[in-house]
Formats: sequence, structure tokens, C-alpha cells
Amino acid sequence: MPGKPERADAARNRQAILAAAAALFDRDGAEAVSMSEIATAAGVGKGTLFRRFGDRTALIEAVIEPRVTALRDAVEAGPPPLGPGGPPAAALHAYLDALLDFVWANRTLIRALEHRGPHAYYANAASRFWIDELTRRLTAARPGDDAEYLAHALFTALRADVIDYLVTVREMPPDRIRAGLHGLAAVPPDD
Amino acid sequence: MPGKPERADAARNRQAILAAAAALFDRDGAEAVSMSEIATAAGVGKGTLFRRFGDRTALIEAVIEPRVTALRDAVEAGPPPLGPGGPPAAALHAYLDALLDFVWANRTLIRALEHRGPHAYYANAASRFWIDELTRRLTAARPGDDAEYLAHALFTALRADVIDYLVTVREMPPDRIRAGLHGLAAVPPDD
DNA sequence: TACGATACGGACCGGTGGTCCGGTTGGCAA
DNA sequence: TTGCCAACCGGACCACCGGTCCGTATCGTA
Repeated sequence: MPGKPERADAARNRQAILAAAAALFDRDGAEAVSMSEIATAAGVGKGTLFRRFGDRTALIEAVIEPRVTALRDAVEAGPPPLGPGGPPAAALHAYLDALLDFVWANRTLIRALEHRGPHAYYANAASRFWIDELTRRLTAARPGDDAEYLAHALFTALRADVIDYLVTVREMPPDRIRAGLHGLAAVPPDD
Repeated sequence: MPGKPERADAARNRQAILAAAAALFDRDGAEAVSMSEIATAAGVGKGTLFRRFGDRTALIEAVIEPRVTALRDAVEAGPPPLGPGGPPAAALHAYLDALLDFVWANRTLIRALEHRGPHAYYANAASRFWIDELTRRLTAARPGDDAEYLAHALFTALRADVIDYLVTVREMPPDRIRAGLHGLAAVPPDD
């Protein structure tokens, strides 16, 4: 797939940038860190940073990418109920739990992504996957419902800034949010 | 309440700015309009703009304020089911409908507000009111449930950018979103 | 008419994401 | 080992942003 291998210095710099960015994002919150700061911290010129990653959005995506991949693997090929093969309701709940944990653990990065461009949160390739998977599991657990809309609504309820607001400002314990999510995903009465 | 009346030129400029800002926000999307553009369009210096409104956030809020007030009045003192006095379930549904219409009609402005600061969407004074009212109506319609969490989840599902994404990109008709919202707000089975 | 309070406006500031290009370096071929 | 050139580097540079400052013009009153 890679047309040409990367030169040694280029590869070294890519790693340095990724490491520096992850550290700074984690320490100060991704929105508070400028590209120049990252370049400096990585011991690299700003030009290098932008040549490697194109723009700020791409850098942030590159930093989360490995974590996304880990969860994605567990979802696509791990053991049930999170992995494929479990009973629909359990699969749905396990998936929601995993997403909530993921969002909470990576809230700074995700928040930074949410705030780029008009539909950044949903247009994102990773998000598309999460939503599609959520749609599948909802379809299986709740046949007859509007799974596509429901998936988007639930995914929206998992936005990093809401979660962060509820926990930080409203002082809701994460388990309460978890319970609320499960309630929203539960089968409603046929009215 | 006003300590001193505003000078004539000041009042004229305030109106000019408000009008210019509303027009530009509506035409280009609020995030794409800079403060200087607004000042120029209003035929006013940038200093004047900032002295009147303090900062960008306050300007945007000032532009939506009259629309917020209109809906707020209907909710607090209008005829049922949107106004007070109707049966709980109808009150809840009418309220969700009104919020959805409001968000759709003012999506550009609201989007601009969503993207300011960490918890801008929720910390906002108007939002607090919407959420509190939603909490009340949920409590009335669904006693025993976690109305506070539910209110935040539903309100999040009403964020302008989600709605806009669903309608614009996913091509979901607004009525489908409406139906989905009602489904989420409906009483779930006691499991 | 004269005068002080109020308001005006655009030059200015620090900082941002992103670009550009002269100089450097890695890695291959001879 | 040497020589060569594509690949890569880095920081000066750019346009622009939100926001401030202050000398000047205007309003409204006495």
C-alpha cells in the first residue's frame, strides 16, 4: 500500500511529533495546544509538522487512531458480548458501555475533533464506523424501530462534551450516565 | 433597569449592528462571518461593535435573544399543550416539537453558539432554561425515571449540528427526526 | 453657544493555522 | 568511498482573527 518507504529521519520525526502531541493534548486539553507548541515540543520545525500531517485535524486524528483501532478490533473480532456472536441485547449493551468508556478515556482528543468544521463529529471516518455498527446492533435488538435515527441519537448522547459536562459540571457519576444510556436503548412499549 | 438611556447614535448603531449580523449570519453561516465583516456591513468601526456587545459570543446571543424570548413566552404563558396546564404527555410532546422547530429555524445561530468554549451549549442561560423545563415535563410524564439525565440526552439530540447533519447529509426528513424524538421520550417498559 | 460626557473608528496587538523555499541530509549507484 | 539527487528540514513569513486603545467627533444639556 505505501508507494515509497519513509526516510529514516522522516519516520523519526513522525514519531516524535505524535508523542509530543499526545503528551501536550493530554496535559493541557487539545483545544489549548497550538501547532507551534507541538512542533517545538517535538524538536521539529513547524513546516515538518504540517508536511507530515497536512493540517490540525489530521494530526488529531492520527493521535487517536491507534486507540480507535484497538476498540475496533475488539468490536469486530473480540470475544462476545462486545465481539460478534452474542445475543443481540447483550451485544448492544456491551457496545454502548465500550463506547462510553472510550469517550470518557479520550474525551480531550474527541472534543478537539468535535469542534472542527460543520459536521466534523459525524463525517469522521471512525465515527461513521461506530454509528454503522450501532445501527446494526440496534436493528438486531429492536427490529421494527428506526435504528438509523436511534443510532445517531445515542451516538450524539455520547459526545465527549456532553459526557464531560454531565460528569464535571452536573456531577453525575458515570454509572448514572451508563444507566441512562441503557434505558434509552431499551425496547420501548408499542404505543 | 437601564441606569442611563442610550445616546441616539449609540442606539442607531446597535440596531444597525444587530441587523447586519443577522443578515450575514443567515447568508453565510455564523461561523464563517468575522467581526470585522459585521462592523463593515453595519457601517461602523470595529471598536463600536466590541464596545456595544463585549465579545463575539455576546453578539450572537443578542441576535438570537428575541427569538428565544418568543418561544419562552409561549412555553411559560401560552395556551396548552405548549403552554402550562395540558396533560403531561401532550405537554412533553408539544415542547419537543417546539424545540425542534426552533432549532431548525435558527440552526446557523445555534451552531455558532455551540462552538464557543468547552460547555457553551449547556452553560448558556437559555439552554439552562430549556433543559430545566424539559426536566419538569419529563418528571411529570415519566415519574420514577432519571428525568435529569433524560433531559440532557434529549436536548443533546436537539443540537443544531446533529439536526443539520441528519437532514442535510443523511437526508432524513424532519418529521422522521420528530418521530424518533417522540419515541425516545416515550415511556419505556419497566424491565 | 459652549462644554463635558459619551461614543466613534480604525490603527494596532498578540496569536493562530498554514505556506514557502534556500539549505541540509539520507541512501543508493558506481 | 565517493558523488549525486530526491527527499526532507525548519523557521521566516503570510493572511487573518478576536479584541484593545485612544485621539477625535458628536450628542445633549445648561
